[in-house]
Amino acid sequence: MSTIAKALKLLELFSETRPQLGLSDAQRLTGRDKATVHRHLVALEAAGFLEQDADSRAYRLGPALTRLAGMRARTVPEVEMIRAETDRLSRAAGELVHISRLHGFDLVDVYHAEHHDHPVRVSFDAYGLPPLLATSSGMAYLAFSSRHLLDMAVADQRTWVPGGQPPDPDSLRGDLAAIAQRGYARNRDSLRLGVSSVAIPLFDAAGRAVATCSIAYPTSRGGKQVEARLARLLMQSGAALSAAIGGTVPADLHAIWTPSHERAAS
Amino acid sequence: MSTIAKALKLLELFSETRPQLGLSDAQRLTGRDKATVHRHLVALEAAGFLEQDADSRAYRLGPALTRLAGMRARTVPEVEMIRAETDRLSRAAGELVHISRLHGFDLVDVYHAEHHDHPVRVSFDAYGLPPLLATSSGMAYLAFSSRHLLDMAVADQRTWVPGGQPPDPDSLRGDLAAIAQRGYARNRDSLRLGVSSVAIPLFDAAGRAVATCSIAYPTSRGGKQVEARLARLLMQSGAALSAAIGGTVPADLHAIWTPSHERAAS
DNA sequence: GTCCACAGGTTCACTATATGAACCAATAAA
DNA sequence: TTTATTGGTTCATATAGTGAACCTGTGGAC
Repeated sequence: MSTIAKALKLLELFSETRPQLGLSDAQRLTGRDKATVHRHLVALEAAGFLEQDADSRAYRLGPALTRLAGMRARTVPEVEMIRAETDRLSRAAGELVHISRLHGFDLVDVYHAEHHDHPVRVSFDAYGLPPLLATSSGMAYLAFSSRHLLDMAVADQRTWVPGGQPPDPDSLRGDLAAIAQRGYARNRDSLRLGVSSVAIPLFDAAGRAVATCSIAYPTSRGGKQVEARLARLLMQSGAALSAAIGGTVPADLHAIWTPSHERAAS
Repeated sequence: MSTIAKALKLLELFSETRPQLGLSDAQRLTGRDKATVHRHLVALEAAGFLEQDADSRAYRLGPALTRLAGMRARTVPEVEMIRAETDRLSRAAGELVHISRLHGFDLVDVYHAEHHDHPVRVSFDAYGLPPLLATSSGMAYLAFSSRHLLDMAVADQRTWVPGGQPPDPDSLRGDLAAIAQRGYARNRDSLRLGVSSVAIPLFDAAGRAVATCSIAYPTSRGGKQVEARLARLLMQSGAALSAAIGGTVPADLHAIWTPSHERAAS
């Protein structure tokens, strides 16, 4: 492993539950020699990627990160930022992955990736603009938005499931609560026969849902187990996808997405 | 120079005018061997600090920066973030450096640093809350805020220079325009006899002025040349101070703060 | 006070790791 | 076709990174 990789790995040690760490902490967590870790920390600090508390001598994430992240936000278009993670996710899932943004009550395609080797695939129309209440993306979005938005959506006939009953706000609220608890929304044949999907919301810097990511797959691919696998992949990418557009996942949802044993490991 | 430092220096090559660069670009800009630069780029990419465009093979700043900057914003308190840069500036200037935030029309102390070896020093009272229109900090703030705010400030008697004439909005507007053009505000004996200061605003992520940084020094220290030196130091720190709180300096002001030859060098 | 444990940090012989000249392959203009 | 780019790779060389042992300061425990 390159020295650079070792040093940068040190930055990954920081988290909400471990906002700063001393030399010995870093040494223990990495298993490397103290002198090595120390020189890495010093190098990172010299470059502004860490800063050291004058009193406690503990290290914390430095201002260079903020500066460079700002630079990235200004120079890299949003689509480019999520592209890499979306491609990765599509490759891992072997299915169609779709990033949508909400404009009014319409889901519009931001980017999609389709890396798979299944002979059977979901076909789709990027300009299809399916109704909000009929898609897993729309439901994922609503589940993490204000109640107010749901009421407005229900009042707007264009969001309804085409050809279906008028939506019942109470039962919808129950569905959304279930989604919020589960961490993702799902859809099985309800919009188009033979097409299933799972979806999660993407959040901005203020923690508001602003977009969605969904994986669509032929229902024929399988049942609960297929859904569970895709949902797991989706939720594992959730934090990175929001981070890519400069956002952060609310803590409670993050806890659902990241099983405790994974969080302990990081 | 450590390998880590060399690699991290690569990240500094990116700017608004140079949002992405190829292997050869990076090689030229650093003067290092192509193979070396390439392995550094690959290492940074593997850690997510860079990402490579699939088509052009050019590198741009990666998502790990956004993620870590978000982590920093969530875990490091604002005061801590500006402390390091403020201390540095105070040491370089050899004078009292003051970070203030505006609450209503009051400037309140966020942090101050006083690293100097002059026998004569400016004494100050952190709870003094000097009136907005009487301080370089206040004027620096207003010069980069909306006109509307000035009108409200002028209407509020508490912002006036104590014991002075009621402020004249037109002449004030002229003063503020001069500050905006110069890049910093200055004050010479107008609030307290024998005390001078220079000040600049700090900006948030949306580019709004939200705080100020000032250097106060005894007027007896000297005239234009002392002011020019301190102002230059102040403006050099401007970008880092705003970046420390997660903000960015508006492009036009950034151009004033950073002489063209310095920008070309970076 | 003394002792102990742990903290952050430094030294220096040793060797693993980074380096760079020369190389390949692809593309685009001349 | 030739030439000049580009991005990327190889491998002998030596530089830069490593880690056991060391120093120093601090905060208990007794």
